[in-house]
Parts: sequence; structure tokens; C-alpha cells
Amino acid sequence: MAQAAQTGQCADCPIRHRAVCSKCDADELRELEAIKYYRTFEAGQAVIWAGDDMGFVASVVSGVATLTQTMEDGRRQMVGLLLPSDFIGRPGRTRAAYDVTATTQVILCCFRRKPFEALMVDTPHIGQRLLEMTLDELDVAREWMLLLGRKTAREKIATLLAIFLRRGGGIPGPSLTSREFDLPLTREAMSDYLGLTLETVSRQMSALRKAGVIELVGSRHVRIPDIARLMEETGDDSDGGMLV
Amino acid sequence: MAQAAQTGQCADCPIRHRAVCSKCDADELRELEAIKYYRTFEAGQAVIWAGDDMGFVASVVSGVATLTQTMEDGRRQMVGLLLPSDFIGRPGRTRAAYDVTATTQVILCCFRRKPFEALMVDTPHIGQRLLEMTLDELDVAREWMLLLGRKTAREKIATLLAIFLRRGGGIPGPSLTSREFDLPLTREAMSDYLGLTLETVSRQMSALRKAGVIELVGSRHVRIPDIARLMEETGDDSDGGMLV
DNA sequence: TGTGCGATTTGATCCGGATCAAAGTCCCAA
DNA sequence: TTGGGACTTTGATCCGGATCAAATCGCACA
Repeated sequence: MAQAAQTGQCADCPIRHRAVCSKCDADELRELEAIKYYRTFEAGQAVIWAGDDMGFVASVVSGVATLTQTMEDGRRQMVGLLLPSDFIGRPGRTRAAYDVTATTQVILCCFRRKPFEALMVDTPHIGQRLLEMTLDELDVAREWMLLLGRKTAREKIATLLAIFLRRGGGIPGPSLTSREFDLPLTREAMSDYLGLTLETVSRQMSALRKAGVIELVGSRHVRIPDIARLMEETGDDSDGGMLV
Repeated sequence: MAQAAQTGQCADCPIRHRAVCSKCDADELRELEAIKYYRTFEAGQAVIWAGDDMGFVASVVSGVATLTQTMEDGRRQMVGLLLPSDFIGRPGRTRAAYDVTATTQVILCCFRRKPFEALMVDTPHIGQRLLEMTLDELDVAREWMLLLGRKTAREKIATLLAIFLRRGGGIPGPSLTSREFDLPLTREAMSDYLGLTLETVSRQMSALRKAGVIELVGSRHVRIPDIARLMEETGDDSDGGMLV
């Protein structure tokens, strides 16, 4: 959205700018235009369940959705956090592999699968853009694996807050050292993200509050008085994550 | 390798068949041929370190290598297991993001980056193939996240053994219910894969041995007397993993 | 045939996060 | 304005896996 605003183009649908057409070439956009439609989901609503037929691919226009995997006995792990401009679905796959759930109101820009795939064949740079995005997602997944496998509960929470900070707004400059925002996830969804229980998430949020790393207004609004201080808690190399 | 043998083509270099050229079209292969070269690494040898300049992309011809991430204090997490036909490197990235290490003798089929990227522009189906492979890797990463976040130590070990079983040989048919193989990883590398300590890996291997789920010949050779029994231990839906 | 060293196993103990339980808070609807 | 329900916090206790420590195995090499 921020980028769209900067270029003055494609204000209503990020996929034009970021997901498919990095140059906004007119001809290809006309094709995409013809097969796109919008859908809105309310907070808590399921977009699709794993195993369901999925006749579309989509780009998140606004709001937050999650990708989760569930084991037979109910253990759950989030495997994707979908923020505006993120892509949902995969060409060539007709059944959803994961549960997709809106955690806030979400607007999706959908493309029917078949025409989208046909368009990809004719338009190499849609495929190129999708490759770039998928490689970025793979990097995200690998950072996430380090978090799940090796970080402590406290580091996990700090890292998640840093991720919201990074993805929610611009990159903080030297003059901007504090930030505040609303958490788009419940404590339970945070626990699904981090591989913890919701009680541990709550306890560690309290611990970070008591340590002065964060301030809480209600349970969902967070203020970070000192971003550098938060980054120290993540276990990551100093501001490595913020520089990418 | 198995597939290459089946088609009777591309016996020496899997990238021809699986990584880049799913059809083995002659013209494109000639181009690839011109920029490819082989490198061999011994067990334990580093292929490249995170942050190093990386002038090539490559396909694993034989052997096993790993992708690992390390935190400042030494905590380590494996984020990729590279088996024959897997691809290393990413177009457009000049510095390695992860440590790559050979865990057995490894032969790589390398392509110098620049010519490879140039070739990708002219040859859409190389890009398409790479997109498919990257999407598959993303699915692997997401399964791995579920393992790291939610599985018990015993389930983790059983899952890893099942992964070796699946990727090491063909898909077991109804008549083939047992299998044996050499572990390509040390206990320590297994612990880096699973987000455990090496002591826990060793203990759980012993536990599975005592329970009759596996048999050990020395510490590295494993026999699985009953694959279905092993699958029960993984925590996954019954044989879901074997059917893909 | 030792000898030394890395890899592995096993034992004892500790601790971080899970589990079980009970309040507390907030918000919406009647 | 109050009652109910979802979400969150906090407390008490437990337990799986980490940590610290010490054998044991296996093998290349003198």
C-alpha cells in the first residue's frame, strides 16, 4: 500500500504493483483486470480449509490472515502470516494445503486459477515476480525455523513484536526510536505462531512489560519505548533484521 | 538419479532433468552445458559460509549437504537438507544467506551466476521449473515448522527417519514394508535439524530401538522392520507423508 | 597391537515451559 | 445497567528435554 501510494499507481490492488506486475505494464494489467474480483472476510472467519478445492489465487489487499497446520490431536502451528501484498495459493495446486483464517477484517484480491495460470504462461515476468516472492517467503520460513527450534520464549515474543514493527510500518530511521501499534493476533494466535502455549505468551508479555521493554495499553495495544532495547531481546544479530 | 535413469537421459547431472529442464530440450541444454562445471566436497567440508560472495548456483548431484543458521552465542538450527537434485543458491542474491556444509562426500553441478541468470531470462521454463522447486521447498519448510514447534522429541526422531526413508529410496509399495539405510547425519547434525540436543537425539534413538521400532547396526546404520509402525510414531496423519 | 580422539551412549540433576486451575478484564447485547 | 462470554492474566505444580558429567565405542594411525 505504501509503495502503491509512492508510485501513484495501483492504489486499490497491491497485486498489480507488488505481486505480479512490478512495472505496471498496461496490457498485462488489462488481462489481470478481467479475471480479478474482491472478497471480504470478517475477523475470525475462515478463508479456506486445508483439503478444500481452491479455485483461485489471491493477494491480500488489507488486514491480516494466517496459514495454520493442525495435527490429528489438535496441536496447531502457524506456518504463514499474511499481511497486505502477500500472496495466497500456488499455481498448479487445486487443493488448499493449509487452513487460511482472517484474524482481522481482510480484503482479498482474487484471481480465478485457470485464467491466472494461462496468463502466467504468456507473461514471463508474472512468473518471475512470483519466484522472487516465493524465495522471500522461503527466507521468512527459515528465520521462523530458527525461532521455533532454538529461541527461548522471551526471545520468541520479542522477535514477533519486532516482526510486527518491521512489517507494520516503514523502517525506523535514526530519528525514530519508538513506535506503537495494535497487535493483530490474539494471545492464542501468537502462541500458534511461536510454538508456545497461550499462558506462556501472556507471562512473557508481562515479563517484558515489567522489564520496561514494552508498554501495554489494554492487552492488544503495544508501545515500544526503545526499539534498540527490544532488538536486544530478540537474540538476533544487532539490527540485522531491520536492515534487509 | 532414479528418474534420469528411467528416461535414459541426463545420467550424470540431475539438473538437466529435474532442476532446470524438465523436457531436456537440446538447445537450452547446450547453453547450460557451456556454463556448467563440477565441484567435489569431502564429508565435513564447508561449501560456503553465510555472508560470503557466491558466484554460482548449483544442483546436488550426489551426497548430502546441509543449510544451517547460527546465532551469535552458537545456537544452531538446520534450515535445509540438500539431497541429490536439490538446488543451492538463489538468482539475484550475491551473498550466501546460510552456511552450506557437506555431511558426506558431495558432488555439485555448478553454474556461474551471471550466465545462469541471463539464460533464465531467455528460457522461461527454467524459471518455471525453479518456481515449482521453490514452492516445494516452501512446503517442506512448513512441515518442518510444525515439527519444530509442536512435535515431541520422539515424534521428531521418527519423522526424520521417515524423511530419510522417503527421500532416500522410492515410495514403498504394499509389498515392501521394511527398509534399511545409513544415516547421512551425525547425532549432532540430527539435533540441529530437530531443534534438540544431541543427548536427547541419542536417548530417543535408544528408546525407539528398545521399543522395536528401529534396529541399529553400529550407530549409523538403521533398519526399519515395519514402516507403518514407524509412521505411527511420527504424529502425522496415517501415511499422509508417503502419498505425496 | 596399542593409542588417541571424535562420536555416541548413559547417568544425575536442573529448569523452562506445559498443564491444570481460578480469577480478572473488557465489551457487547439485552 | 447488568449479565454473559471471549480473551487475558496469574498461580501452583509437573514434566520433558537441557545441562553437566562420565563412560564406552569405533576407528584411523603410529
